[in-house]
Amino acid sequence: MRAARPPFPGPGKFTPQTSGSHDIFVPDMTTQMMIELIAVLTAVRDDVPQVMTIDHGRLLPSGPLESTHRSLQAGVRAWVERQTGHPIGHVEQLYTFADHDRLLATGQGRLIAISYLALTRSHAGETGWRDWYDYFPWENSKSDAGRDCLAIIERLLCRWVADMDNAAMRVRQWQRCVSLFAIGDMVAWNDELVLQRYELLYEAGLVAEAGCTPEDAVPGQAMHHDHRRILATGMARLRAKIRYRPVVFELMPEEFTLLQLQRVMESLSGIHIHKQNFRRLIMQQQLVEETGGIEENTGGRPARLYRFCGEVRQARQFVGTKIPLFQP
Amino acid sequence: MRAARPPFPGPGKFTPQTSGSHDIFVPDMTTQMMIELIAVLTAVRDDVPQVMTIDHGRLLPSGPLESTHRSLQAGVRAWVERQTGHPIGHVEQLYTFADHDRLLATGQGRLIAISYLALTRSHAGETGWRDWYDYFPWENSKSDAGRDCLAIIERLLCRWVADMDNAAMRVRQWQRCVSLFAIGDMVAWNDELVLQRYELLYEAGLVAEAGCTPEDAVPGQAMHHDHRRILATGMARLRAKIRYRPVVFELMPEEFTLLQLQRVMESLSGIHIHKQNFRRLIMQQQLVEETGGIEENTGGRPARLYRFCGEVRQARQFVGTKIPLFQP
DNA sequence: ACCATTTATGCTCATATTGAGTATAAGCCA
DNA sequence: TGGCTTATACTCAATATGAGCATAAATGGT
Repeated sequence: MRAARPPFPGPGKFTPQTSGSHDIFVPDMTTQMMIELIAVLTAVRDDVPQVMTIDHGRLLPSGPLESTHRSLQAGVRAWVERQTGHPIGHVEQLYTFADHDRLLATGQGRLIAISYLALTRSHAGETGWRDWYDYFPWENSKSDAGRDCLAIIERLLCRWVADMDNAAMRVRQWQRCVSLFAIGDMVAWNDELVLQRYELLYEAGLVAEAGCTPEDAVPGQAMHHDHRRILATGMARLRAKIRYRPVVFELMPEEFTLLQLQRVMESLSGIHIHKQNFRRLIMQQQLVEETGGIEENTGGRPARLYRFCGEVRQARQFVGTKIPLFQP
Repeated sequence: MRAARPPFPGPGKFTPQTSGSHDIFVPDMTTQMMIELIAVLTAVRDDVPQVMTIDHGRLLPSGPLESTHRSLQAGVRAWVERQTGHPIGHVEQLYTFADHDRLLATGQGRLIAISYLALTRSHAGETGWRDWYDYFPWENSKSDAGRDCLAIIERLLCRWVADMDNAAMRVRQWQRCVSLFAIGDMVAWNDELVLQRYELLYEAGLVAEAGCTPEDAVPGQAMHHDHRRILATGMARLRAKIRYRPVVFELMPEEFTLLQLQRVMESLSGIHIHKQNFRRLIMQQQLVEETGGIEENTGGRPARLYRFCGEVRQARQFVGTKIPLFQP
C-alpha cells in the first residue's frame, strides 16, 4: 500500500545526519504511554464479508505493542495469530488515535491505538468470524433486511432532528441525514461513507456505544470500546480501495468464475453490479486470465474459471482498477 | 476527512460495557514509549507549493506528544504553532510508524511517529517555508529543471541495475524503474507515486539519507531522519486527494480566477491541464460561484473572480470532485 | 489608429467510456 | 420436450473526455 513502511532492503542503512538536539528525545516521565494494536481482519465466505472477532464478537483482535515486536505490522500479526490462530496476508494501516475514554491502570496514562486492515482468504470452520452486517445491517443496502433497517433509521433520525431546539441546527442536521443515508433519493447512496453514517448515529444517540438503551438503538450488534467505529473505518477503506486497486483478489480463492468475483464485490460494497458490464470491464483490463478449467455447479451453463494475473502485472506496478459500482 | 476522529459532540458519552479483562491495560514497564508528532504543513505561494520547515529546512515541525495535549491533533497544532508561529487549518493524519533508527535516550525505548498533513492559506513573509521541489526536483515534471533531473535519475538507475549480479533481479528492478519514472514512455507518468519513487531512489542508494556521498546522490535537498520520506507521503496524499475532494480550496485565497486555480492544481500535481476543459469541469460541478469582481492584472483580458461555494454544498456533504489531470 | 501579444471565454467535434438492454448458448430438471 | 438457470456475445444510446478553433477584451509598441 502506498503509505506502507517496509523494512528497508536497500543497500544503505539509514544514517541520521546529526545536527544539534533533534535526534535525542527525553521521554516525558509524567505520562505513561501505551500502544495498542487493533486489526480489522476481513474475509469473504459464501459471498458474505466477515470480520474476525474475539470475546463473542464484542472485540476486534488487539493487544499492546511489546518490546519483542520487531515492527508495528509484526505486532499486529503476532496478536491476531495468538488470539485467533489465523495467519494473515495483506495488511495496511488504517488510523491512529488517542482513546480518551480508556486510560491506563495507573489512572494518568495514555492509550494510543493503531488500527490495521488485514485481508485473508481461507478460513474453514474457524471460530470468531462474524458477518459485517451483523454490526452494520444498514450498510447492506442490497438486502431486504438492510432496506428495513434503513426505514427504521430514517424514522429515528427524523425524530432526533425534530426534537432539536434550534431551527438552523434542525435544517443542517437533517441535510446531513439526507445526504448520508440517501433519504428520499435526493442524493445517491454512497457506499464509502460507512464511518460518517456510524458517527451520525452515535451523535444521535442511536447506537448502544453512545449509552442509549437497547430499545432506543438502531438494529445492529454493538462492540466494546470503540471497536465498532474501527470496524466502520476498515469497511470504508476496503469499499473505497476495491474501486481502484485490485485488492479483491486477496479475498478470492485461487480460481474463480466471473460471477463469483462479482458477488464478492457486491457483498463488500452492498451495491448491485450490472453483470455484462462488469465482465466487460474486468476482461478489458486484463486483470484475470483463463485457467482453462470449468466450473460445473453454476445452476446453469458451466462457467470458465479465471485466476488473477497480478503477478505478471505487478511488474508494471501500481495498476489502477476500475469496477463498475453504481447505484441500484 | 473520512478517518478523522473529531471530539464527539454527540449527546451520549462513551460508556464502555465492561466484560472481563479487556478494558484495563497493564503497561509494559520494560519498554519506554515515546510518541512524536510530525506535520507536513503545506501552502502555495506564487504558484509554488511549499512546506514549513525548521532547522534550516532540514526538519519538519515536530515534537513529542505531551500530557497537556488534549488530543493528537491538538498536539500537532501546538507544536507547529510553537515552532513556526503559524496557525494551521485543515489537518489530516498521514501515517504512523515505529522509527527503528532512533531509540530513546535510555537506549531501550521505542519511538512512535505519527505524521499529519496540514493545509493553510496565507503566509506573508514568514520564515521556514521551502519549495516542495527543492526536496523533490524530479517530481516537478512540468519544469525544465524537473526534466533535467529525471534524465540524471534515468542514467543513475540504469547504472544501478546494470551492476546487479542476479539477472532476474536486474529485469525486475528495471521494470520497477521504468514504471515508476515512466522511462521510455512505456508507461504514463503517475504523479501520485511520490513515495514509491523516493523509496526506489533510497534503495538504489541515490539519496543522501541512504548514506551515499553527495556526488553520488540525485539532485534534491536531503532532510534529517526520515523527514523527507514523510514529506513524500504528504505530497502523495495531497496529489491523490485533490483529484476527488475539493481540498485545493484550502490553499486558495478567498477570491481567485479560474486560471489561478488551475495553476495551483498544476503546481501541486506537476502536470499540465488543458485550460478549456479544466474550466468546463469546474463550472459544471458548481464548485465555485462568481463573486462579481474582476481581476484586472491578468496580462490580457480581465478575468472573473470566483469563490468556493463549499459552505452551501457542505450540506449535501462529501462531494466528489473531478479534476482533469492528464499527461502532457 | 493599427498591430502583435496576452489571457479569457464560448463552442465544436471526434473518440472513449458507461449504463442498459437484446440475443444466443449451454447446462439442469420435471 | 419445455421451462428454468447461468454464461457469454453484441448492440445502442447517453455521457464524459481530450483536443482544438474562434472570438473577446485587455496591454503595449509603432
